[in-house]
Amino acid sequence: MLIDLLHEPDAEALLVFLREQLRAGGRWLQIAGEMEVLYHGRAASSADAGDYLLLLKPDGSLQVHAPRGIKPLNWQPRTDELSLELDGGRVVLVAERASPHELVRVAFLDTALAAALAPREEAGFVLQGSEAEMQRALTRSPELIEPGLELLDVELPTDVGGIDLFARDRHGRLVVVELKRAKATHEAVHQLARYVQRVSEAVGEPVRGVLAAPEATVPALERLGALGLEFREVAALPLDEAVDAQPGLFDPP
Amino acid sequence: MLIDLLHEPDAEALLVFLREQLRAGGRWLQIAGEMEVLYHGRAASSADAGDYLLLLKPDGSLQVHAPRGIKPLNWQPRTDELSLELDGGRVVLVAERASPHELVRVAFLDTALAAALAPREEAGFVLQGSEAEMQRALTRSPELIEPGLELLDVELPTDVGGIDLFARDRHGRLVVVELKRAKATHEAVHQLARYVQRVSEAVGEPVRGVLAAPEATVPALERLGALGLEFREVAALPLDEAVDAQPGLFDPP
DNA sequence: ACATGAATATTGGAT
DNA sequence: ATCCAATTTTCATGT
Repeated sequence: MLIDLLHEPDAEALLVFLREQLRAGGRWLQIAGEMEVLYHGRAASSADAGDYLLLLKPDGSLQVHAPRGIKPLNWQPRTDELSLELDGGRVVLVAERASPHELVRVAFLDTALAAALAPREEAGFVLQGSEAEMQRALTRSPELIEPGLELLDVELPTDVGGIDLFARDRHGRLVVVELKRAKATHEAVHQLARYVQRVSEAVGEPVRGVLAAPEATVPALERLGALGLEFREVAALPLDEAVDAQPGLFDPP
Repeated sequence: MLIDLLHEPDAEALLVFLREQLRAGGRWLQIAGEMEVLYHGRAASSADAGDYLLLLKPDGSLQVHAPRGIKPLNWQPRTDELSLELDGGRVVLVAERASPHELVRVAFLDTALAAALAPREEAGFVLQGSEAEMQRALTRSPELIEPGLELLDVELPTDVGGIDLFARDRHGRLVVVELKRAKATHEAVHQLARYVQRVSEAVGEPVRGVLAAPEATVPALERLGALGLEFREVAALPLDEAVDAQPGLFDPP
């Protein structure tokens, strides 16, 4: 996996390394050291000379990491064109993207480490606890929202957005359900209120609105009540505790 | 800046390296090679054995990068507790966070590269083109929204959120302005509509609503019109072209 | 290409 | 601690 490794290269050695590895393709490039970074595109930024880590992946994504924080200081999700120059004895890398037109320019002042690796194809990855998974589970078992609930539609489009779950309750009333995988905020309440109003106008009868989430903020619950809407607690992941005998979201179908 | 560098270390060497560098503190650790990664917390995920890059920063942030993509495959913005074990000849790192309770577990199967670096303090960084900057510019020169506009308040709080700019027009009518630094969507329109309705209820007179953004989606403009609200084009960054003689957002005060 | 909404969103600010 | 809104959000998905 390790292809090349330079320890404190000078500008010339770094330039040769970058030229070779970029031409070869399929490389993960890591460069750590003192750099200056400029960005111009949707916004514009300038980073003074400091210690950064540049990571360039085979898909053309680029990120510059500062000493702190999970998010890169500068980044580019894709680059359409990469160029290298020598500017006054410094290696300068310019990564451009066509649409939107953006540019990240990295000037290497003092490089501690430059590594080229050739990673294999991406391996398998599974994620549990997404909103999509909640939606599938509740589609299979709508009675987990309330007994007698009969599902009519999933992701029902309206002109103010898609309704997560659309159903009829045991008394024959229509129910709009808005799902959130994490704590719901007042935005979710407003989203639900818009759907309920729109459906209610369309069918000419009162429609219930249910916010289904593991929890909600206090202001969200207040607003929900004021608007005559309802909250139903639904977990996104099974409990850490041993699974009990009650039927739940996460039982096999 | 470079403190230590291991080339294809075995499990024992990697364990010693990690113990030392974690104890020393203030280190940027990069480990590239074959790993298996588990995450459990707000969601849960499992990554099969594959080539990944682990980056651990002095602030306790951790990210595991896959061969593609700008976003890490797994991450943790902060870690409260880091532990190392040897499990069947493999080094295993467990990073835990207390609130919310989350855990990332990385098992190192075959390590290509392990590097420890000691970056200096973060250097200066400036970003232009944020919504906050637009707000400051328009606060200084509200006439850029329309002639005769008199600013009454900035970030005026309501029970449905903060109003970006609150003003009175040359005819004495109240105006609520919602700012977006990039293309505005129907969500921004709904946000504006909520503010306008709330203020209008509170003062008992009609209130204008203006969406100020560089552009807006077609559905957003349609909804805006249907709700009797207005659009005003405002750029977030100066033009690429030479600055002309007209007064603009980006002139010095 | 455009619009929409989720995300383990993260981050910073206000209360 | 909680809540809120911005973000160069990125990303997948549907039209």
